[in-house]
Amino acid sequence: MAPFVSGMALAEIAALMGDVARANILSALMDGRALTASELAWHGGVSAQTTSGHLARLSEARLIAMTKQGRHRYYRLASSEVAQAIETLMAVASSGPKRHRPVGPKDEALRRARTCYDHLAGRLGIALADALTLQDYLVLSDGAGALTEKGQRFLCAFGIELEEGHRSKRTLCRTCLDWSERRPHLAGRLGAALCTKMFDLGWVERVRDSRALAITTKGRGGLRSTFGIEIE
Amino acid sequence: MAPFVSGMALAEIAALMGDVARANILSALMDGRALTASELAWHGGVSAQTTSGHLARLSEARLIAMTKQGRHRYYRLASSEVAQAIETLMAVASSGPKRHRPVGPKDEALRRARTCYDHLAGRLGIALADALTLQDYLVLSDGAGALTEKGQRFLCAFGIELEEGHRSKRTLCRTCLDWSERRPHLAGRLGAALCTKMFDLGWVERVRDSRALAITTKGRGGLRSTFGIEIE
DNA sequence: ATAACGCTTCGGCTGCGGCCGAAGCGTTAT
DNA sequence: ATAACGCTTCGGCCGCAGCCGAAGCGTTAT
Repeated sequence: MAPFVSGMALAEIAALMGDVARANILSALMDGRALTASELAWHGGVSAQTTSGHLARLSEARLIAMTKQGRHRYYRLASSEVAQAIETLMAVASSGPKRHRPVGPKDEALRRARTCYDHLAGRLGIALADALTLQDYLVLSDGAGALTEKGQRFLCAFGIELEEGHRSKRTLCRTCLDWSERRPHLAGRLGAALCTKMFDLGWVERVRDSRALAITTKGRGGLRSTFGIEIE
Repeated sequence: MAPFVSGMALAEIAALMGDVARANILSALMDGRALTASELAWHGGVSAQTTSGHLARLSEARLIAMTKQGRHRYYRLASSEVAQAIETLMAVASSGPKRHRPVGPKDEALRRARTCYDHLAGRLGIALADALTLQDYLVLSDGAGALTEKGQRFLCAFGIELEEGHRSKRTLCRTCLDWSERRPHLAGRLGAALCTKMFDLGWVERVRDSRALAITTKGRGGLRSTFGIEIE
């Protein structure tokens, strides 16, 4: 008899991601925010009823989680593990044969800057990782990164607190393969903190109905003076 | 209009993995070997014709690669990236709600020791990583590992050559999340070398029609004396 | 109270995709 | 040469799963 055991489990999860509507829903949730069912219906490109069914199935499989709030229901990815699985799949997908890849303006915006779960990705994410490495603030080796003394002082001066969550088991800094740039960007607590800071400083803003980020004028200046980064 | 762009690509790849027959085929290929179409048909649990169709689709998407040899056609995973994507998905799958998980004897064998693409996984893989770490041969941090001086000498004495492939861009040592143990085991060049050595020494043997490995009597002794490992 | 809204459940339609039998092609054995 | 073998292609069947309209339930607005 064939070893159906692990194949079945793999197929179940993959099949859930293998439907265009559901894939679009998951893709929309990849920015780490929680979205309402109606918003997800829009992203999925299907009716509310259909979406409801999809969301139920994704919830049951623990790929997403739900919170009720008033008459809304907010859905989010269940864990960073799920996010990582999706990102890894996207990396494989984008490395595949060049299909009809229309590369519209939306796609270009995503490639410039976007959120990846809770951290920054796209050219911006890559540039940040490069800048920190180049200045000897960070040493990247394989899948992980370690802050130097110099880097810790720099980040502290920049207003990023990393010690608070020290008891947290979450990795300080790991890399995450960027599907558009095909190179690793920064994830982990450091990646999340950088992302949050950029928002707080008003350097980046979310683009409506997209995971893409817009770099503000203030952000353009700040990125140049603080990190020596020039996007575009 | 909804951003179908990246969702489509994700769905295409995931859908390929989302069929039970194909998932079983990919799962069988996860041990890193190249298998013939007929062998894969057996693993997939479907007829040769059906399998042929599946293999064609997987090849076209560059998830697997093929080599002709006589009247056989050998299929293998196209890259370690694909293997990693599958392993990550399996991790998510096995962390999901406890479905009807029969956990047969075959499953138990897989959990004890198996190959994961080109390195060792299961309790054996975990034990090896733990042993090397405990002896200060290896320092694991986040997703990567670095050999200590002591570790290099030890491995050298054990007969593992790591310098030869130095020009190779492949990571020396990274971790790979073990879906059955839910903890990282060793991958990268080091993981592959350890695995190869175990085979060469006759410490482990492949189990027919499975990714599972059997630990030989000689292996049991060697693992105890060399690494202080006791499996089971 | 009544209406609007957000979401889900139910029922029925439809099409895609997985499946196999039959047949064809190239390679290897005898 | 002939047969056996490994694999693929073609054609047709069939079931599942995705889709929407209609209806129901709970919450919020007026």
